[in-house]
Amino acid sequence: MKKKNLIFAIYKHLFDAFGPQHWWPGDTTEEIIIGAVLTQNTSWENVRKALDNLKNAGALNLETISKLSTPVLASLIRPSGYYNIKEKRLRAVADFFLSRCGGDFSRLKSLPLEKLRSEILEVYGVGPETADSILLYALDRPVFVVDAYTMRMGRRHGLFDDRADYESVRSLFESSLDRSLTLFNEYHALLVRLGKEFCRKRPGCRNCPLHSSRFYSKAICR
DNA sequence: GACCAGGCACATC
DNA sequence: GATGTGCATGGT
Repeated sequence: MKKKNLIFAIYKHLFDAFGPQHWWPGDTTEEIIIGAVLTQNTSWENVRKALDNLKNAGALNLETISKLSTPVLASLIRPSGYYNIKEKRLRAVADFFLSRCGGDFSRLKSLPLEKLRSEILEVYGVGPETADSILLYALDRPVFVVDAYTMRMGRRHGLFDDRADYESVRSLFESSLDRSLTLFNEYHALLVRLGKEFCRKRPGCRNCPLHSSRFYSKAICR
């Protein structure tokens, strides 16, 4: 099967198995941006705790985050791990959006996607995955988010080898699929769902669709 | 106690 | 340009 067809077949497979995921798990644009930083190399359960702390402190917004003192902000996000680093990153991201658009994200609408992407990538603490998560889920831009699950699944199914970098994988998925906001949204969310469903809290992970090349087995065709 | 989780910046070779 | 390392909590 050609890669392009395989990539769409995998999507269809996941969608049929799990249904729409309606991502991101967050209510506001700012909450999504904050969550995107906090979830770096961290389980969502821990991020949820940090988001709850911020919410209870009335700090689940960029303006307040920017004003909080370093020790207070760090202590609020402590459950999400790497709290000293993430305090700096979160502040940098908050300051960027506040200065760039004053918290009015509609002002960014006229910017070309790649221009906006490169600006966000320059912010301290924002790498490709965080930038693309923000673009796709917070700013409604059609970019494909590549994450650890995407890499694992893609390698196991021969879409690319284990040295493929972020940009080449993103390019592969984007060129193989219609550039659709909802498609990119669901695809990434479904891959995360797949990972959570089969790679965590489960012994014998090697049999899961992410780790097996037998994707079309009955593993997710229940 | 070891290992993992929706990365990233920085140092070193 | 590739590879290694620090960052840290909470669950399994």
